[in-house]
Order: sequence, then structure tokens, then C-alpha cells
Amino acid sequence: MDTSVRILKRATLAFGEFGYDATSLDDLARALDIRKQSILYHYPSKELLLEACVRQAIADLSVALDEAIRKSSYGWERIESIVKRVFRLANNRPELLGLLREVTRLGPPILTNAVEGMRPLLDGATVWLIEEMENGRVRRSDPELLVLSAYSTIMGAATEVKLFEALGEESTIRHVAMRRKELLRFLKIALIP
Amino acid sequence: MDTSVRILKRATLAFGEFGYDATSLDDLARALDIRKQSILYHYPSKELLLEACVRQAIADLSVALDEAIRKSSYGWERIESIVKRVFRLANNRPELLGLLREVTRLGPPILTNAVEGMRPLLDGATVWLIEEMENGRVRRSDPELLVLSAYSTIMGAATEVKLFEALGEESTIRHVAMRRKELLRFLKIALIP
DNA sequence: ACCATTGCCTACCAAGTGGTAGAAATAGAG
DNA sequence: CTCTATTTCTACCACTTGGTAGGCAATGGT
Repeated sequence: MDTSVRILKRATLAFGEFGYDATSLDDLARALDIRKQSILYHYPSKELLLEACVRQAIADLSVALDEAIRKSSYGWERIESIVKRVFRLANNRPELLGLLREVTRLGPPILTNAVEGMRPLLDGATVWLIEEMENGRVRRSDPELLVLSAYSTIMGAATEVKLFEALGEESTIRHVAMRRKELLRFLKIALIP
Repeated sequence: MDTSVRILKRATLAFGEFGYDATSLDDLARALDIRKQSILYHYPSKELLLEACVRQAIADLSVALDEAIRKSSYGWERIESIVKRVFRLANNRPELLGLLREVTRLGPPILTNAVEGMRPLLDGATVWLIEEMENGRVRRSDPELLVLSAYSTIMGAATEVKLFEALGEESTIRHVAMRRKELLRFLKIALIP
């Protein structure tokens, strides 16, 4: 595999799981069995590496969501499809959502970039919600607020696996499925008229 | 004020806002206008300082929640009271919730400690919920799951201010109030039969 | 007056940080 | 084969990190 891609994947893993500050280029190089300077050849600085990771993560997320959107039609069906897709993503590639959370934690300037990258996604969701509300398929409320609430709710539900484990809740597939089901029930009651 | 208390407060602020790794003892000492070794006199290591901060944060949180609980009675009234209290806390002392989120990010071993400290709180909430469900004041569902979902939802809504700011949403008091209202509406629909 | 304890300090250190300079290897094109 | 560009490497650096060793002043009990 291309070295720069290997670096990107590993960095996304590390940044998403342990955080940006806690991940040193030396660590990364060791894990990849290359020299640190090879990393700095492909990505001139640690911050630029992070940027690249975030860009890729958002791209991957967009692809996944587009898939979920195309596979479904309207109203509740589509919401359900999206939530399920996000949970699947959280299961298969937890580092992606972890990285996004990390970015909101780090704040500007990297967050500003990331937000620009996500805006089409969020705007699309907002526009769609407005339409659905007008057609009476979704309960009326402030659509932007709703998108952001949904974002942080799904994010929380999908990424706080560590917390569940620490609480002694086993985090088997079945448990994740239960939490997903519970969240869906919640969302359905709250969103659908 | 007692030096050790000053250190604790400042460390909680810094850990909660910028994260554990991003906060150096030198930074802290500079901000407090004391020498780093004075910090290490009161708290023998950075990790023990973090532990102390977390302990105190949980204690403060417990006090705030107890207050909210005592002030309210049952059913929806109490849930509303708690949510409002948490939002007030997120407004007055955002570093508290920030620190707790940071702890879940850091994972074990510190998370294990923190979870032990929070267990009475969570268990209390679970027991109360079971009672409310049996009395028909709260919609039936898995109570433990519900507590954790509520935790991550409220946490997300209360702490993701940075994200909202980056999105260009002004984060005025009015906007926070709106988000609180929205969350309450959401919870009411989802929880109350 | 004495001494032990407390609290804060100066001086220092080994390890690790992100990053620079530039050599050596590799590979494709003519 | 040779030239050139790409890629990976060794060697190094200035700086920051958490933490140790030990001194020095204040305090208060005996």
C-alpha cells in the first residue's frame, strides 16, 4: 500500500483513539515501522497530517451517509437508515467518529476547517428536514437546532463506548444493537408526528 | 485562598478546557504565578492532580444534582429541574462537564476511578427511574440504558458549545436557552407517556 | 531557645517533542 | 548507462515535558 495512505490511516486511528496531543510522530513512525522523517516528508507538519486525516474522515463519512440516503426514501425510513449507517460506521471504524469528536475538542483553527468540510452535509440535512416538516412527515421545530442536536446525540451514543465499558456494561454487539434500538425508539417518538 | 485549592481550581479549568495532555504543569504554574514544584508539593504527580480535580468535580456535580432533586418532586418536574440545573452548571462552570468528558476520553485508569465516584449518582437515577416507570409517570424502557443515553445527550447538548460557535451559531444566552428548551421538548415527548 | 513541620522555592535532569539538513537508496526515462 | 526525481533514511537540534534533590524561610509546640 502507498506509504502516505498507510500513514493517514494509522494517524486517523491514533488521533481518534488516543487524541492528537497524546499521539507523537515517533509513536506513529514506530507503529508503521518507518522513520519519523518519512512521515514529515509526506505531511510537512503534524498539524497538516491532522488536517489530512480530518479531510479524509469527512469524505468517508459523506460517502457513508450518501449511501444511506440513496438507499432510503423519505420521512422516518430515511432517518432510520442514517442512524443505522452511523452506528455501523461507529462499529467498523470507531476512529472516524472519534477523530471528529477530537476535532471539536481541539477547537480552532482545525475545527474551522472541519466545519467547512461538513457544512454541505449539515446544510443538506437541514434543507431536507425543512421539506419533511412542510410535508408533515417530521414534527415541526427549529431545523438547524434539530440537526445539531441529532448530531451530538448520535455522536454521543455512537462514541461513548468507553464509558459503557468502564461502567461494566459489556459492549457486545447485542448491547450496541440494543442502544441503537433504544435511540431509534427515542427519535421516532420525538420526531415523527 | 489556600494554594492547593487555587491549584485545583485552575487545573480543573485547564484540564476541562484544553485537555489533560495539552496542559503542562509549567503552564499551570505560570498561570498561578507560582513555581511548578509547588504544584508537585501539593499533588505529587500530574496524574494525582487530575484525580483530585475529578474527585472534586464529581463532588460539585453531586451537590448540584442533589439540589435539583430536593427542589423538585416527581415525574417530569424532576427531570426538567435536573436538566435545567445541568445547563446552568454548563454555563457557570463549563470546565466541570468538560473535565468529565475529558476523563471518558482518557479512558482507564482514571476513568475507572471516576466511574466509581459517579456510580452512586447513576444508581440513584436508575432506581428512581424504575420507580417512576412502575408508577406510570415515565414511559417504560430499559432504565440503565436510559440513564446512560440521557447522560450522553445532556452532556453533548451542554458541552458542544465550541462546535456551535465554529458553525457560526452565536452562543448567546438566548441561544443556549433555546437549545435547552428544544432538548426539554425532546425529552418530554420521548419520556412522558 | 530549640527543633520539627510546613510550604514554597532554585537548580537541575533524563526523556521525549516536532522539526531541519542533507545523505543514500530507488526507480523510471532517454 | 546516465540523469533526474522521488522517497526513505541517518544524524542532529532546540525546546518542553514531568519529576527529583535539596535549600530556605516561616510557624508553632515544647
